[in-house]
Amino acid sequence: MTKFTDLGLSEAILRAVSKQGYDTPTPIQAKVIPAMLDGRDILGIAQTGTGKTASFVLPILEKIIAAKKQAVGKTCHALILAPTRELAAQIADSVRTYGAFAKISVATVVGGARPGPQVMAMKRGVDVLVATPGRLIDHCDTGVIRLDRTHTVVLDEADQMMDLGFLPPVRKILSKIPGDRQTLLLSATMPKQIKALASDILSDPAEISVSPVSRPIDQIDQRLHMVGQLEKRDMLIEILAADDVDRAIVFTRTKRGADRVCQYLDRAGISAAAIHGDKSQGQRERALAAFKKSRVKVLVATDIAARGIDIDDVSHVVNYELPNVPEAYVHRIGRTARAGRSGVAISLCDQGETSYARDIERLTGTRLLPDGVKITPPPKPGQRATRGNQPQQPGSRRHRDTAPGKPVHGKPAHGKPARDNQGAANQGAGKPAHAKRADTKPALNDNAQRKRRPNRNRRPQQAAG
DNA sequence: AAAAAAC
Repeated sequence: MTKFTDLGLSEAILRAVSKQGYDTPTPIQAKVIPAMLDGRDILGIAQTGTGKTASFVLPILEKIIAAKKQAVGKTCHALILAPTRELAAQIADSVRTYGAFAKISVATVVGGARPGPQVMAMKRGVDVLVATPGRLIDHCDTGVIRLDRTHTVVLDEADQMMDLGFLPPVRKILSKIPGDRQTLLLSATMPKQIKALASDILSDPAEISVSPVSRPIDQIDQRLHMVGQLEKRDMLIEILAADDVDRAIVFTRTKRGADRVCQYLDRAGISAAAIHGDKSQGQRERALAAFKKSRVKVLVATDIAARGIDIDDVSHVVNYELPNVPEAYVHRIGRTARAGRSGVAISLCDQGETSYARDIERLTGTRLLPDGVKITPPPKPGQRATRGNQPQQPGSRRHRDTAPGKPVHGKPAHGKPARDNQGAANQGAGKPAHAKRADTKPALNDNAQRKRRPNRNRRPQQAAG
């Protein structure tokens, strides 16, 4: 069996790895590390919890150590791009951990934080930069960062980074980096269009996949309940109040939905914190910290928390609303059953979400919907009242109340593959060692900035005839 | 079609 010591890594790196208690690489690490040291571009597909982060952090450190022997200079050797600030912080922690004995400097460049310290760090010189796209472009534009000597680039959660809204800034950043760079795309899911785009960015990539694509981890007990829209709240309380629920993440489809559910849970006496992109960075950090330290039992989140975020012992994931992008489901439920533990994922599905559920079934190859459920299309975008240009048809109401009376309680998914050892074997080395983040920051007074949306109840007026 | 990401 391959050991870390067989991979040709420097002493300083091996020391850090062994200090974390690892001696055997996970499957993805065993494949990615040699390919990267070989200089190959990589298209990597691996679920979270498989040791993805270390698989690129270690060879990056190795390359930097080698490069430093030749050239000295304040140059950014490697750039790691992530889709959320929280994920960037987590990756930076991992770089610090494994680079501890190699005199590697790391900077995190993300929005929502004061730019000053970031600028200072970069003026001192940075070996590894971990960034979200927006702020990085800022710094590039002001000339604080130059990427013309950067030789290694990683796009983590690549499918999200290459989503339509994200792609332009990502491309802009890539255009500043020399063409002979080594590039890695890593993701837990890899939809087709994304793969096409990937071939645009990579040259002759090694394709590395360690588990069946888009297949939710077998250790997760997936359930789906058909429920009327109006009964979702009661159902949620019922689920969260159960004895076996230790710590849960509840996902909503919208930011406002996350706030509403959080408020509702609070009133029902279930401690909860909400995290989404409209909250200040301070609020986001505090919500995450409160959840990690079990000061609250429930984290209510948008898909900001669907990917990569590493929190141990999440016993339950509840999809209060199903995601319209089926891949998001895979990411969401991957927040539980981490590091070889088991977990439960419960989805509340109303009639308008049945087609989303069907898409998810197709993607994952798992049976979720109970027998005999009628699949109806989701409300069409044009029918939405927000546009205000639709004559309202009596039948086209948004909450068509289908299941009158009792909600149908779904059963645990049929045809679930027998669990086998595969995923669980990864626990040791797969678990990124996240150093504790400093929580001594002064509390910002950002409760005051809570947004109000006075327009919520306004009736559509324009062009209604 | 939602959310994320810059001030």
